[in-house]
Amino acid sequence: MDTIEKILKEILREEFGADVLEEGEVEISVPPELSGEFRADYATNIAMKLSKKLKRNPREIAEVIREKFLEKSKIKVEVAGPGFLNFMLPDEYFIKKIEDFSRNEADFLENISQDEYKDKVVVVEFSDPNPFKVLHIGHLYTSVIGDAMSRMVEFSGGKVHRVNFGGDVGLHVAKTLYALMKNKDSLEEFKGSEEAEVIANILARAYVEGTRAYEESEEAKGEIVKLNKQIYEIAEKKIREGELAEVYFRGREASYRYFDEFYEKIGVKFEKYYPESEVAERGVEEVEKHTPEVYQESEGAIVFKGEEFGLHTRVFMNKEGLPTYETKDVGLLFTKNDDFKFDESVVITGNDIVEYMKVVLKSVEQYAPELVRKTKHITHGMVKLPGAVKMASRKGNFVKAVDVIRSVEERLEDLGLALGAIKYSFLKYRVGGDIEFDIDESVSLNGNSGPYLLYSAVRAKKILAAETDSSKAQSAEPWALSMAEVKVCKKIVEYGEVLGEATREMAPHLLCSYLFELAKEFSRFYESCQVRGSEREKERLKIVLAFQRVMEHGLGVLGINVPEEM
RNA sequence: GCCCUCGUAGCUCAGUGGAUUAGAGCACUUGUCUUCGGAACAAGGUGUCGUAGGUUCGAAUCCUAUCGAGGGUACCA
Repeated sequence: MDTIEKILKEILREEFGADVLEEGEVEISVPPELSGEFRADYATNIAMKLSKKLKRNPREIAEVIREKFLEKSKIKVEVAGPGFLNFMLPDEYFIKKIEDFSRNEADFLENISQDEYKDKVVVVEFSDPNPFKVLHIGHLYTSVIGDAMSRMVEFSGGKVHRVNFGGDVGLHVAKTLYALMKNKDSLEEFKGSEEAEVIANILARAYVEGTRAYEESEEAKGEIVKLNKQIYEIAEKKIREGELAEVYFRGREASYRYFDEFYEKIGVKFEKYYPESEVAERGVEEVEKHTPEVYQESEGAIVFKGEEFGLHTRVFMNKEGLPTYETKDVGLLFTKNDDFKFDESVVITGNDIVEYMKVVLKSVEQYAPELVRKTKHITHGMVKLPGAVKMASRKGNFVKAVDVIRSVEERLEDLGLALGAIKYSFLKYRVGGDIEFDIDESVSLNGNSGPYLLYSAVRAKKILAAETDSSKAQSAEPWALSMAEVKVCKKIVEYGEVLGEATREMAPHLLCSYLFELAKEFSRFYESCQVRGSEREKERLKIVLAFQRVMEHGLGVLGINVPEEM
């Protein structure tokens, strides 16, 4: 492909002058499958692009390029459709590539290496569950996406710090503790339990009750607001005396312990938790320092007026004098930078806060533009369940993350497989919009599913592990690739490019689509080409090995492990 | 009201300037198999790309309008 590009540029320069190149790069794409004799491996639309500029018929231009190209290279060229140039690479090209992929691990990695984030320090923040609230399916989703994105950055040379932000103080905590302390039975159970999951469930229930009380009763609302202030003080000054403090720290500790157990289970490792209480102060500092130039007092609160920037106004310090989430996000941004001196900060959250985040970042941009420039906010949608009503943790109709894992695990009778199935079914969608999670579909063993991909990799492993039939000597004739062989080789060889694009776009779904197509091509190859015991055993084993390496690597980047058996 | 995102096959989704026939998976029907693991492969067909205009050699893709869904819009995040 690089060769094609090089030769094309050369021809363009010679035939049409140096200036025609200015207008963008030469684009080379993989064309759709066309019927007919000619197998097109690559194509370019350059002739059409030039036609306007040169005021010549695109097919005519393509014809000129084709003739010159044939003089310079062994690659076959054809003009098609309105003026596309199709290229067909000789078999030797693929054979050599497969050789490179299958020789040894080091050569394989060399061939697929990426450098998008070479020597870059990247902080990736995601998952962000709140202590004292439920850890639901949405957290599972964002954890899976964030981990896959982190792995892509890592593979392309970045030093990644996975961090997690959560509200250990704030109104939601007050709501939870209010309800918990009102309910004697829950409180007893809470105090008597050691298991993190049990405590987490008690807290999740209390949050629902507390929220209801906050919305339904003015009296409760007043008490919760008061409680909120007390909790701030307890958290900030680390006060240990009194029942409230005791309950608070016990709940907080159990929440974080529960998170740790959960991440361990799904194979995601966070380097650091940033509890809100630990970044609030830094945020307050910045906000106060830049009031009134950036932030202004209004109705007893401190706000940032986003209207001048086409955004909306948000409150940073409420009239109780407490920092809101906005200020904590400001503090978090500065704290992350202090801690890691990052080149890029990626923040992954739900898309419901996209406008909110714009306001926060716009305010910071007024006094720390560099920090904002290095920050990238990636948003995803919600996880919908077929036929279910919309989830809201404050209403209590959520689906817990652990329950999702458990039910899939029950169906597949294996945790590793279950995680592979769940992760793949999340990652195959483009990140951004809402997604639908259908348990039946994710555990399905065929179609575009995790198990289908895993199966193809396991199958390849089995072929590789089988006994070599040494009685079959390698055929002496040159190896003319069959259609099935060419197709699977072509796919295998594409891997590096796809991985690069997925990384640049932070789009794991591109990798998923590719791996699915790859698995399909491999299955077809498997059906039509006997490996063990065939005359081409030696060569075909190389294809199998190259495939297996790519599949295992690709799934690895997605955070999915290939088992030995399934 | 204003701002943002999204409308593609019965369902779930890719495709976001290029290929005469807009692609996958699911579901449905029928084949292949004494297999290197059938958890497989092959064949079968559906679309006013929400609607209407516009730009372009060329539009699902860009622009405008419009309809519909979701989110945000001062002390939740």
